Amino acid sequence: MKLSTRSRYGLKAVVDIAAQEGKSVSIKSIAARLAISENYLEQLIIKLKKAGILNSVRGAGGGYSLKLSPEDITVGRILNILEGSLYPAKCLDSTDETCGDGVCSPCVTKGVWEKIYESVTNVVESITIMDLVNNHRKLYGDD
Amino acid sequence: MKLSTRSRYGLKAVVDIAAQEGKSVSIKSIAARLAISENYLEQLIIKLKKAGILNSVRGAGGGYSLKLSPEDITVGRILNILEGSLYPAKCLDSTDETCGDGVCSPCVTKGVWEKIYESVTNVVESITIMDLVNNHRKLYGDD
DNA sequence: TTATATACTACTATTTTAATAGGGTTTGCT
DNA sequence: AGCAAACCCTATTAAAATAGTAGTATATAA
Repeated sequence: MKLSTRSRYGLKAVVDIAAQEGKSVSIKSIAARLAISENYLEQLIIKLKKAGILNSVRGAGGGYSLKLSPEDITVGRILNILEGSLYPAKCLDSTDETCGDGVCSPCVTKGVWEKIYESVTNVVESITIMDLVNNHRKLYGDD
Repeated sequence: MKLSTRSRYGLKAVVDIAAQEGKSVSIKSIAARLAISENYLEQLIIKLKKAGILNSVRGAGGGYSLKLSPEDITVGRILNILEGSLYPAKCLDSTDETCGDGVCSPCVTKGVWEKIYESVTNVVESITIMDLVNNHRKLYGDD
């Protein structure tokens, strides 16, 4: 029941980019601030770009910036992109009452997984990148 | 952000045992009903026994039964035993505001992980094994 | 004393995650 | 023009966690 480093690194990277307000931010500089591998970070950033969260500018002086306003991007959206889905069990992919594996149907525990999913979704959809940027500013200053 | 099969199999096994109301239930019979490996299930059951959830009776005719009333065992307790912890990020182990890896401190995203943890905990602590047994009875009958 | 069933330990296979590596393309700048 | 910065893309490997297998020892009811 752990989030992957993809989610953890990726969300921090988005906040890092958002905190620069429109400036192009290079992978190199993000990786340095977060102390993680540039190559690995790049894979996450590219996913976010393909999902429509980030803009990119190629060439010298280029980098990434937010494609949307930080208040319009929820944490949930980022986590879904990087995590695949926030389902706590894969049986939630199927719409019926079974577990999808044909074993227990109907399934006694499926309701539990659904409630977990709903509550997690509720939390992460209620927090925006703007909230985290404000957080960031309080902690690290305004510039 | 997935629960392991340990949790999924284990919780179903506990409900299965609880549904027999005090009778000793063998691993073999549980494994057959859940269509999973006996040896693998045994490892989960033993964890639950060591954690004080189950009683065991050895020898012919033996098996496992609940050590506590089903209404006194929450789903959260079972998941914690089998999953290790329900923290969505390992940084929640540390009590301060850092991520524990010394990289980002204070950490901008830690609050998000805390809120996820709290909401998940809230859900799973509010559901008892009794609730799931009732569920089970409705679906499969009373005997 | 035999069949059943728990108790325990070690090992192996599979899958997922994390990380690395390297070549290609675009663009600003001198 | 040419170089360096930086995105773009894919393949491979390493590490860790998960899932599953195997086998032996011990207890007990019949």
